[in-house]
Amino acid sequence: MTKASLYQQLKQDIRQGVWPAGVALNQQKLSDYYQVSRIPVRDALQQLKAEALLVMAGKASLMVPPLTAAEAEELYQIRLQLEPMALRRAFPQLTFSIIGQAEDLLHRIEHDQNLSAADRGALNWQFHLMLYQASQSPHLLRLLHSLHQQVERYLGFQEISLNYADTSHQEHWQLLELLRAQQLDAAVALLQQHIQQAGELLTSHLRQQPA
Amino acid sequence: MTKASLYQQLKQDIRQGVWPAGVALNQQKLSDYYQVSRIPVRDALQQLKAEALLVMAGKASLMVPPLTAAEAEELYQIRLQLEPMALRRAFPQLTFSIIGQAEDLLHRIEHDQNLSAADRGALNWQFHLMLYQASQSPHLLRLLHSLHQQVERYLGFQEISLNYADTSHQEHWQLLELLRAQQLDAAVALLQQHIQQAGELLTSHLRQQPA
DNA sequence: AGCTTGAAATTTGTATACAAAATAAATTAA
DNA sequence: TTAATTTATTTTGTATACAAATTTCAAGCT
Repeated sequence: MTKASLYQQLKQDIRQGVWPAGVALNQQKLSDYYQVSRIPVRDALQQLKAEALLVMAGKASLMVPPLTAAEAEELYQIRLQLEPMALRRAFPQLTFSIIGQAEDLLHRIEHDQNLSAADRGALNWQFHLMLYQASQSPHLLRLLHSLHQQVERYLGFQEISLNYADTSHQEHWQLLELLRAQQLDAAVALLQQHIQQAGELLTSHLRQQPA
Repeated sequence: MTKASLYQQLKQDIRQGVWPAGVALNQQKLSDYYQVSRIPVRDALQQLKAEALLVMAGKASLMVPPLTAAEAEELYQIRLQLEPMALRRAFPQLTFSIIGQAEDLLHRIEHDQNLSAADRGALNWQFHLMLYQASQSPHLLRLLHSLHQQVERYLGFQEISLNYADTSHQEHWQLLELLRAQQLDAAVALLQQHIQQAGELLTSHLRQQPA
């Protein structure tokens, strides 16, 4: 378990609920669990805290933040502002090669039989990133990546959005169509709708059946 | 030099150019300089890295990121999206008490004689935060705080925007007027103009005379 | 009972020492 | 001379040990 991989592993385990939300994490227990000393554990915790994937629990310890519908709504609202911005900034630099690569990702999602819900979610996000990366906007990409990681935890293995997956997937194809046809405004409008739907689905679900 | 204060001190010293941009930081030298062992230094570095106030320099070491006009422009564009959002979300919760406190800050900026440029900058940001905090949106506030910290470093002790200070200050008073009069859309429009002007001032300055 | 107060125990924070990796330097070959 | 490869040196990464702080829990008080 090397440094970078401890951070990755811990992040994944947070997503997957190995460390329950709202309960203070114990550095010693984490050390034992991951078979390393407390020093690399502390490094990883510090980083995760700065990314808001962990929050303070009392004066000194950290915990996985409890999920609230209000925060989920907030995170989606922020994405709703920033992702269209990323698409607009990317547009002038979008090449057929990039659109082609995005297309490949959609094909993989369709045809690859043995994909877990988590895998599908990861590919979906890769699709979005593929387009946004053309924006050449490192800070914006960093923020979007961070925001995505946070909302990911709300999806709880994507059971929630499975129904929505088909609609969502259709919209991805449409998005590429519009971009190929140089219809930026229409593409942005579609993207906004796309994000808003996902956000509403999640928040309404959370309000019915909290965390 | 306790843990939290080391982080604060290091951050301030980065702003003030104690550690030159583009040069790899040395943990040992930082330890010597701040009179602590490398462990708390590492903790602080890790946090600053996650906040993008430090970036990788090679495979293992960190550095203060060089400033580019393109990145400054990007950061202001992001603020241009998120700050109006914060103001809109804050608006329904804005009380006369809050607006009064914001007013007090403006008075302090006007009347307090012995304020450094840095102090004035800090009070300016406090003014904005005072309004945004009513939004009760922790994630949005966290992002805005982080973004502000990043652009702060571009201002190089605010010499740049000294000319602009008067106009900016006027606009702050106008903003409060509009909010008191429940003119949200007009207030948002003014805020956007406010941010855009500051952004253009900075980026044009950086393009003339890089970093 | 409920609320303080004050030890005891746990947990986090830091220093030192050593291992691993990365960078710099030097040697050799083309 | 330049490029590549090896060796030396520096620098970062991690473990262990100890200090400081926080949390827990129990006793005493109102």
